[in-house]
Amino acid sequence: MLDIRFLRENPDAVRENIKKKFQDAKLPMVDEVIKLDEENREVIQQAQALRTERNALSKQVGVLMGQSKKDPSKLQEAEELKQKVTAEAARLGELEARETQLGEEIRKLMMVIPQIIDDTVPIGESDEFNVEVERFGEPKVPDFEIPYHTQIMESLDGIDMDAAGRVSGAGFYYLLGDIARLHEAVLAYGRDFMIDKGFTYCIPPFMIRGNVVEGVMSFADMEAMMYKIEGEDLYLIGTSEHSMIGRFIDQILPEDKLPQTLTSYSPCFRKEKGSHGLEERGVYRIHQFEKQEMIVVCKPEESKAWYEKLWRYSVELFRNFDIPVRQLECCSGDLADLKVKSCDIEAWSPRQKKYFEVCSCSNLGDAQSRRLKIRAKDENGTTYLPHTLNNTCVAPPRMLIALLENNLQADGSVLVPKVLQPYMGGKTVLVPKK
RNA sequence: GGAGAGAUGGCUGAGUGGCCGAAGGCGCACGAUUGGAAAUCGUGUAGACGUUAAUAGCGUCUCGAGGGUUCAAAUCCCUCUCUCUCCGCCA
Repeated sequence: MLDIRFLRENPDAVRENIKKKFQDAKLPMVDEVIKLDEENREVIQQAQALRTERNALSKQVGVLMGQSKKDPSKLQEAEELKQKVTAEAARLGELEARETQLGEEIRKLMMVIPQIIDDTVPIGESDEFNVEVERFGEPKVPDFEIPYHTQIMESLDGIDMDAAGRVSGAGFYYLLGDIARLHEAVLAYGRDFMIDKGFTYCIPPFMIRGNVVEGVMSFADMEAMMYKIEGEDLYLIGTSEHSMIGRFIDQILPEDKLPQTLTSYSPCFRKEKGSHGLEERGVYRIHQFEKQEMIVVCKPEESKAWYEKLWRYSVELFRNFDIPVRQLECCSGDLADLKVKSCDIEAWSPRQKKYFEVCSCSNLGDAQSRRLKIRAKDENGTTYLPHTLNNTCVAPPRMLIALLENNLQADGSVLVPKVLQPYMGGKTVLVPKK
């Protein structure tokens, strides 16, 4: 969400940005907003003038009413003034109705006009134009065949997709035994990794109100992702980012409380509307998974530096598991409307012989702050909108795919990365039962 | 789930229809006093929006949120949210 003043003063920049994102259909919205905004301010001014008059007259009525106790003739005067105000009331009512209507229309448009993207974002229409920036670790392909991840899990008696299908439908899983333990180990390691980086561990609410949802994501995303609780104004979170950024709704943070650096655990619930494909079976894309997240709320001038730090944390974490990764920068057309800049950290899949997404790091600029009215106050008492960022620390079901594939040995056993062994009761290897 | 109480500025706390954007106190800032400090005294201390060159003026809105009554609402009415207390239930 943009500052309407920015749009008013820089309509060309907003149009240029829309073009960069290949959303030309939204171009007319800029002029629409400008037109509505002009009328709105006109209406506001007229209404204010009427209110000024009404307030003045009302004050006089008050004075006259007071005096009328001593001098009954004042009562007559007061009555006359009352009628004068009543005469103007209809006009004010009309203006107020129009003001409300215009405000809603403007807001609706502003909610879908995309955030101004960073200069450094590569221009491209779809995810095909995302850009590989850097690789970390040597992507290796072993000389034996690597089975599909669910098969590896099954060989370790670690998963029951059939029962999950019967109980909850497609997109759910039962994890069992060492795999379930490995899942928790990864989360626990991710948590401690972030705590060591100075982040504060947090367990947030897993359901949030509609207004918070609207504050943290675009309508399009909301529709495609969020589960609503029947009969309540509550949604299951799609990521703890939602609760975590929502935590600061309507708050004015003293500047010395910035940056806020938090690492949160939560289950994540997603509809995954319209997502398909062979490579998305198993535990790759599911309705419910667990995630350790990192979020930052910081001064605007610091958000670029934080963005760089955050994605590098993900790289470091995956390298500690000895999983090869790469940074893939999100191009303009693939960037969600609220985001200024975003990249994925992708893990190497020796089975597919390609990289796949395991982390997503985003700088939202002031978009979420503006929607949620999150503000910071500097020493001079001036308030401003801080920037918000988020990044996946680790989302175990999906990262387990990378972990199992990259640590699988020819005999079907799976090596437990050293850093995870303390969380696995000292186990160094997982051995197939049969 | 049942019963009750409450929500006012950074905090505390007055205010039950008009001169209330809000007394008093605390805190904070600045000044005076002091060799310096404490104490004391004085002054000032919310946010959003519009207008504007302006953080100057002026105006509008905001006393949990939304709606209503009224010439006029912190104050009266309705709905909702949250907090606290008691009872019940419960991981």
